[in-house]
Amino acid sequence: MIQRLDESGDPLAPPEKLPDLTAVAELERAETPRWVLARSRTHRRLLTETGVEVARSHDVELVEGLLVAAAGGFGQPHGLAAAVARLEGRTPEPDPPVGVDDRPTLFDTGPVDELADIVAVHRAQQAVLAADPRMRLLAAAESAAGLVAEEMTVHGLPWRADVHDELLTEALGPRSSLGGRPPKLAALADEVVAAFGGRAVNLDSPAEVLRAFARAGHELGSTRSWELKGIDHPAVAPLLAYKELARLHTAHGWAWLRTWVHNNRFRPEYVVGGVVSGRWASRGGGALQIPRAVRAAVRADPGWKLVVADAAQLEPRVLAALSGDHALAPGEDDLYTALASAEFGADRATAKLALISAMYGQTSGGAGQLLGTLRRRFPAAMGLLEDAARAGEEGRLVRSHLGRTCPPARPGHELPAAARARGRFTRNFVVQATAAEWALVLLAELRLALRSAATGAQLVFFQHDEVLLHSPAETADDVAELVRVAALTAGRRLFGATPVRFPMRPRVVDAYDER
DNA sequence: CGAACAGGCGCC
DNA sequence: AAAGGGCGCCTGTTCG
Repeated sequence: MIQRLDESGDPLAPPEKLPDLTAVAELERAETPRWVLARSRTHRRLLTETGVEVARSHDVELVEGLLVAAAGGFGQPHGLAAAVARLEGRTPEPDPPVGVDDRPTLFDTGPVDELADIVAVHRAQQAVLAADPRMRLLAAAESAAGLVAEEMTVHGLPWRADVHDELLTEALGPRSSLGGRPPKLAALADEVVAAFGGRAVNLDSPAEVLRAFARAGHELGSTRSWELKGIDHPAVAPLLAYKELARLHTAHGWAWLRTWVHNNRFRPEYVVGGVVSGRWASRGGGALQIPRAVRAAVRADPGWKLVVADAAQLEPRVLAALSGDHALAPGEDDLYTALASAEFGADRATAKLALISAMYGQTSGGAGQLLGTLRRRFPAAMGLLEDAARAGEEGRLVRSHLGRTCPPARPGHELPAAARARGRFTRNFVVQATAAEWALVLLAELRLALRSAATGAQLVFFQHDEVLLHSPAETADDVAELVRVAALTAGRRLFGATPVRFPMRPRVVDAYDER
């Protein structure tokens, strides 16, 4: 069922029954409307069955989540049923678990009353958005992201199983057909045991490793690698090597490959707005933690290229634009180098650490000493962070530039340790959440630019401030240019005429690990 | 017995 | 050298 609505969401005609998905695709071609969907998951079916990617949408459930949080109700139910309940003055039931109700609610012969629910909730949402242009932009970007996420799952990230397998064999030794420990892992474990005098130790049990070091005269607080590096014992070197390889084996080894890669594509699901700050989360295969060690397996198909682009120093640039402290981000060049060379009295690495620490809320340690310098040179930027931290400590809410709202304080937040923790959280929130919405706008802009330029390229991966596209080789340079333009456009869409730049320098490569 | 938690580490 | 923001996933361990 579909129904035509005007800009404010009022029906222009009675509901219509469409014969099939082809009719939806036809409407999209002829009129390119903004489709109001209960949830973007609906888009996946249209895409897989007709190949049509709708240009614009409004995701009722994602927008409900934004509006509920803005009213101080972060985390409260925001599914369609909950939104209807709220509209009717009833207390919302908890949302159905993710994945339980994946039934398409549009483009389908769904019940008429669900269509009526979508129309009613959308109309109420439009009434709120009409008074808040920034939130309207956020709603549009979040909805576009919902489409992108579904499309990325359908497209899949090109993943060469043979390359991955070679890489694992190189690192771990030949795969045992019996499922036993790979040879190099076994050898390293033997070395560690020998270094402990031959007594058996399960290296995967931190408690056992701790006891083994204690017997050898080293009292450790944990078995974290940085702590191990600080002591002098022959077991340390093979143990660190073991940990690194064991991590590769368990997290991205042959079992991972068999589970998550099919027909040379990795297809995780992405959860738009799945993180408090508006970053995406993912389900299946740890898509947002692909270690550098296996990125060589991400390779373009023959005749295709990867276009890889990440935003350079996004968060400090966002802070500069948010606060109007433009001296913090003077141009497109490396921001930390500029900071280090300008009378800061520190090298690039220290300058970077100091700035990042300021955004994360660290006040002690080596970086803390530069905090005074930062405050003097960038009073507006540091003031914005400190205001956000104070708001958190006092139990107030903070918002991103476009209006994404942090969760309310929990009971007990006024206890000193909890208040400081919440201050660090809200201090970071304003920057991280605004950076996340810049990335959403980038995705939305880029997606539409790719369509109108008819490049044949597909968005196949997105990770906080980085995009990866799979493009026919002959249009890859054009795609790279579209990325550059979309990055600058996203900055303007968020911040208007700010002098702060948000540069992306895409690289056209065959494999993800190429610089 | 499975669920829940803790330790550890990968990514931004 | 090693502390601060946000995640997901694997293993070992403990709880109910």
